Amino acid sequence: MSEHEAALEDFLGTTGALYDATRVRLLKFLDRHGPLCVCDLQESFGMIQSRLSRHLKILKEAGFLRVQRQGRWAYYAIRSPLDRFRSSAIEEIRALPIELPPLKRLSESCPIQ
Amino acid sequence: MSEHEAALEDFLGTTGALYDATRVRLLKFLDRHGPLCVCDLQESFGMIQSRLSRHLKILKEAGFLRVQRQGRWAYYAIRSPLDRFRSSAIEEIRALPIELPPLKRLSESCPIQ
DNA sequence: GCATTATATCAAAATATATTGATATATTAT
DNA sequence: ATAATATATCAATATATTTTGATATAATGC
Repeated sequence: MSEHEAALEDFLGTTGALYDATRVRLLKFLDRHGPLCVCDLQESFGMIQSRLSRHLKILKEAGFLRVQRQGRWAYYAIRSPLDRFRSSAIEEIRALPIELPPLKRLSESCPIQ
Repeated sequence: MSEHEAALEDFLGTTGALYDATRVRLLKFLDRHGPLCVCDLQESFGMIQSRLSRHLKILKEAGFLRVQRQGRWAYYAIRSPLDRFRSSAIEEIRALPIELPPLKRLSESCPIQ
């Protein structure tokens, strides 16, 4: 892949990650509640695990999330610092008046945060 | 549609507009060359007219472009001012090392710009 | 090792988006 | 009014993405 194509692919990876209602909700939720594992999100959103895992992977590969493995749990959180474009996207999402489900934590006594 | 849904739809309209290689190229081209009519873009990109018209409509409805009718021509240009999120997207696109076709102007002696 | 829990990946079906060619609308010039 | 040019929209097809259920990998506790 040429440098040109790679840069465009990368940009489309970022915008594509933002072009999905489920992923926008997940970003807003993680921005609000900090590091959460897949099972917490699964329980909070009432979504099946494979669907969640896939969306989290897309957000991670687009540079929005970091993952921190802690034993059998994988904790996802908004990456920091973010570049100007990504951080303005997060700000935009933070300002959106979207209803989010209440947080249900399954990974009790979370060792992170 | 509720206020919540409308705000999310609007955000997805913006990110969806950015999630397409053709539209990214068009934005970069318009950012570089200023107001151009559909026939100029058609000639420069070698694209059929209906395809161009559709992409320009999507970009316009996403808030990136303004249209100025001048007789039989419709001149499209990057809207100004843009909010923080959209302007950071344009900056990001401006910095992308994408090859663009040379400008071929059909609307000779353009009355705008 | 074996069972349990957490997460990731795969393949098929469902859904959404892009492209094309044809047609409609709108403006200018004669 | 008619012809010519510019742009917009429509309907069908092609292409891409999302969702689901099933299966694979990986870590913990017995």
